[in-house]
Amino acid sequence: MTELSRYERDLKNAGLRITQPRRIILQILEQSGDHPDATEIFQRAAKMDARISLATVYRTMKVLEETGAVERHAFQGGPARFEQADREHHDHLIDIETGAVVEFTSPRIEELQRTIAEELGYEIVDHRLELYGRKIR
Amino acid sequence: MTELSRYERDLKNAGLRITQPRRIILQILEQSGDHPDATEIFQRAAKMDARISLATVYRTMKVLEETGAVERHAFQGGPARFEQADREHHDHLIDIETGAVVEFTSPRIEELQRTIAEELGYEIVDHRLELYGRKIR
DNA sequence: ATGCAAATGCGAACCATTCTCATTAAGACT
DNA sequence: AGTCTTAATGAGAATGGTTCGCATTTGCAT
Ligand SMILES: [Mn+2]
Ligand SMILES: [Mn+2]
Ligand SMILES: [Zn+2]
Ligand SMILES: [Zn+2]
Repeated sequence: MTELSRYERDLKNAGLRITQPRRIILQILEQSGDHPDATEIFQRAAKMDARISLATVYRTMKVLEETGAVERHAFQGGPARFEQADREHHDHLIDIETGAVVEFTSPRIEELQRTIAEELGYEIVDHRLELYGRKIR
Repeated sequence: MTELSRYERDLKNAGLRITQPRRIILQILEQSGDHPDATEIFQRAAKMDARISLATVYRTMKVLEETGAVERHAFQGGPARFEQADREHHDHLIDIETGAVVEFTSPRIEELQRTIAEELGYEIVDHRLELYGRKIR
């Protein structure tokens, strides 16, 4: 009676162990609708199991990034922020006043990026598009 | 017989002093065609005046950023990189194999960004578009 | 149930950047 | 040219996010 989530299966397939910390962190990411940083994940995890360490959070985030379970963002200034990777690709607009993160998608921009890279003789492996803006009142 | 560069004039106008370190760092940026980080600027500066300190490089970069003389980039992972700000706006494609930085411009992407932000009720204050790619053989 | 490698917890180390503070030097005014 | 005021500097300590080292624990294949 092992209820493996999709990500737990991915861990297993990658030859990695499904440990208590990993299970918990994965669960937190599943529940989180925001883009928490390592410290925030650590705090949320502590509520479920007080002996998880910050180092493990960092290590786990790296592992999960490698297995494709999470995506890492490095917004202007602050620490790295994470989010589950099972959603449709999207980019971010950060409200410079409140820090709020708004998600958006633009097939046309994605397409243009590919075209530009191609013209320069490159294939895109990854990209980063962040808009920093202020609410129009 | 004071030959003030455009940026030295900007410093003066901002009520800031035109010091030896600032003069040198400005000169380095003028000559550099790449995107050096603080340490690299420090090393290049040391060749012209060995007593410039790394702390001053950092402080100067902040000041120059504020006066609009330089632009700061934070590419994936590494330290902040700088470049003179007197050029036309452009974005960057980073070769993930060599680290080479290729510049490009896309009026259409710039325009799309504005449109998207507007639809979300925001006005763009800044943005960041970085493509990470691999050379097509 | 046992054994072994992988993962963890803890603190130390790391690295880029910022800060503190005593000293130096712009540059305004004589 | 000399003096004065205060911004800027140099040196090193401090910081903050992240990674490492190592003894201990734990997952899991047998
Ligand atoms: Mn997101
Ligand atoms: Mn550039
Ligand atoms: Zn995108
Ligand atoms: Zn742009």
